[in-house]
Amino acid sequence: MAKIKTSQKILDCATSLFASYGYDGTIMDDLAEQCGVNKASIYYHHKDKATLYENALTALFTPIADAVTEAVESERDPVKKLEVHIKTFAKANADNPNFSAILMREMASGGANMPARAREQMQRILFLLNKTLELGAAQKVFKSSDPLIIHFMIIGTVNLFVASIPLRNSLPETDRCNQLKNSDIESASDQISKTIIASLLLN
Amino acid sequence: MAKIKTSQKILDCATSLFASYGYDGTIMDDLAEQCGVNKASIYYHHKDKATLYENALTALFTPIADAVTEAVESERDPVKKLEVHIKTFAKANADNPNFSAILMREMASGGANMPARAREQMQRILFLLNKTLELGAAQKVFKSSDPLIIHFMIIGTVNLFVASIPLRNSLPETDRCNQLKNSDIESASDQISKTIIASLLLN
DNA sequence: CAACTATGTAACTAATTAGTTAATATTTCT
DNA sequence: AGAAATATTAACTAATTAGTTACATAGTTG
Repeated sequence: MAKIKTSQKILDCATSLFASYGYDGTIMDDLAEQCGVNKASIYYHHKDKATLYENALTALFTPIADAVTEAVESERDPVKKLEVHIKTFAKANADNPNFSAILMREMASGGANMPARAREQMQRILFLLNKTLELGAAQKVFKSSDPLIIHFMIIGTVNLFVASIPLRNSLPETDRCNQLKNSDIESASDQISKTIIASLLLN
Repeated sequence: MAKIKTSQKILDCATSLFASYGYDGTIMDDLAEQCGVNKASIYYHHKDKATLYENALTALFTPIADAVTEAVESERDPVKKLEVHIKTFAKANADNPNFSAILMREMASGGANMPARAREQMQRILFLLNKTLELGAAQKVFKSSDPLIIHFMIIGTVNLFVASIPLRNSLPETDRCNQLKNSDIESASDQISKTIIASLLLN
């Protein structure tokens, strides 16, 4: 029992610290203290910092790619597929803000330390999108497009939106930023979805 | 002569290291070695690591906000304004990839350590966009929209596109990612611009 | 229940790293 | 030229941090 619990608790804490402070900014002593285990336990369960990072990222990325895949495959119409692709990804992001923080850091460092298993999960999402866009093009519903740019538009916008929530909340009420209309993630995801689909539709 | 040169050389090197490795990942000894000055010189010119970071970011962000502001103010038509807003920002990003790497890291950590002077530069860009969108709405050219989402769409997509260039280049030729059409920054910026404008236009 | 295996801990080590010091060199100004 | 201010350096310090060790405890199996 304690077997799974401790190892998982370490993984959860680590994910949250890696998201907040990055790989280098995460201190193993802090992690031990914050999750209430001895430091040696971390090394017992996860070999070293690099392995811990890899384990954390894989556990974080896989269910998100799974959720998007499942949602997209449950639809047949390319427009519907694209809609649920964006909606599901946005929801998964909002539900787990650690994901966008970690992904952004990884992209920022050129994916230099990105574990292969984690990167594969992102590629699953890209290839899924590519298939949807090709299907749409084959059915003369979508214009031909660059899937990588559409992918970045979805990922980049949603990531930035989610990751910037704490920053925006930390600004004083009086800050001009807060005078602007400030949507929640659902309406943001709706707007992204409409924007992208509108530009893709052959009419 | 040497006064400006050394200080500036340190700033340039530091910017590039901060972009590659983040704040915590940047080691002052490495910086000294890489830019061929003694470590004490860094502290002589830039007080401490935090101040150096602030100086580097301000010097990096200001000219980009300047360039976007100048380009937008040189146009009168809101559609044109939005076009050059996106084009200029994308070009500035592509010309200085350090910018997108650093901005993404900052957003990832919720802007916790983001120097106020640097954040203000990003806000300048957002407020400029807001003005353009309001002008367009007033002239019945644009639908009403959430400027923050449009802002994130621009920043997020361009940042991700630029920041991921090294990652994409590091993938093997045979990787399925490289089978996809792979646009350059100019056509990417064009596509982003068309996508956003298409979704905003009242027709 | 005894031997064994898995899990947990306190205290330690070795390496790294931000920042300092005190002395030297260079530029600037009169 | 020479005093004063500015810039640079090698060597050092104090703190931090990844990872280890030797030992203790809990659970499991013959």
